[in-house]
Amino acid sequence: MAKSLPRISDAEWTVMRVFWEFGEHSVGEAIERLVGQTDWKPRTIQTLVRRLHKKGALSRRSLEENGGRGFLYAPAVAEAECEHAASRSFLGSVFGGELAHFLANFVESESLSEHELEELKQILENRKEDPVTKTLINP
Amino acid sequence: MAKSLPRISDAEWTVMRVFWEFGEHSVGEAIERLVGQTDWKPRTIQTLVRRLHKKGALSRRSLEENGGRGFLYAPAVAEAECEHAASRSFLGSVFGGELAHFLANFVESESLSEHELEELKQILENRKEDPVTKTLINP
DNA sequence: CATTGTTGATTACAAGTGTAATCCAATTAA
DNA sequence: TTAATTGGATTACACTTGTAATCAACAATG
Repeated sequence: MAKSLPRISDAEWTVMRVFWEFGEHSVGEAIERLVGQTDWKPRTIQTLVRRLHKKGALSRRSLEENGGRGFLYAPAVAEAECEHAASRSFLGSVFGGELAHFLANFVESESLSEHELEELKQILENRKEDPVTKTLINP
Repeated sequence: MAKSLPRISDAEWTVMRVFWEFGEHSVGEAIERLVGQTDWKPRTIQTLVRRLHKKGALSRRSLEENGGRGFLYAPAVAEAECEHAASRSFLGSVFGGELAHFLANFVESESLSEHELEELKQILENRKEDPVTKTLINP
């Protein structure tokens, strides 16, 4: 189930998010969406798309048969899985793999608002009471 | 106060942790500590130490005057600050800078034990009850 | 039909990274 | 004193990444 995920670089994350958000679309559309949001030239964006296809993060299908030109690209990997893999890798390198170390360092280094702290606690609470887990565990 | 921190690569984190843990010491000692813990050759470790010195993460002083040879290296940047900078950079690239997104994805992707969840909540609690924060917030 | 614009393919190129080997000088051991 | 070891400096080398430019083919337009 855990297919091997490609390693996505910083710049590539920006591109992948566009595809995860809008689904299958062309390089041209990706360029339209990204030139406003970044200071990249169109060719840069095209290069990133091509690299992501090459490393298996984007799939693509040709439009030649339908009389069109070029390709449509779509995500070939799940956003949440990639995020989690990146998190694991980061925690491994910097915090010895320990989420608690990361979180402790973070709350010590930044002044989180009451609201933010509540939100974070809520995330942990929800997880605790997640009914799916219960169902799966109960026979 | 926030000096510009050098960017530390994955392999370099492993080396820096040795210096943060043991303080000032020589390349030879770092090699001794790391060859058991990694599969790196001594020259690799020396290269990483040299690069870390070059990018300002390690300072060093010569032992020539004291009749000794070589250098002693010591951390030139604070561990917690580097960790925090790395965290910010990671969250920025992968989670739009949102700690909550990161945490939500993580707890959805992994089954954390009750104990771990408690530990994480405790970290948030402690922060919440930090008297300094209260003092600053209360008029 | 010829020109211009879009898109994919090819090429570029320096900095950073992982992973060392080689060379040299000084120190230590024999 | 000679040999072996150690540490620093120099060099290596392929891969990744950021950031594109150029070229070529097809499409749309005048």
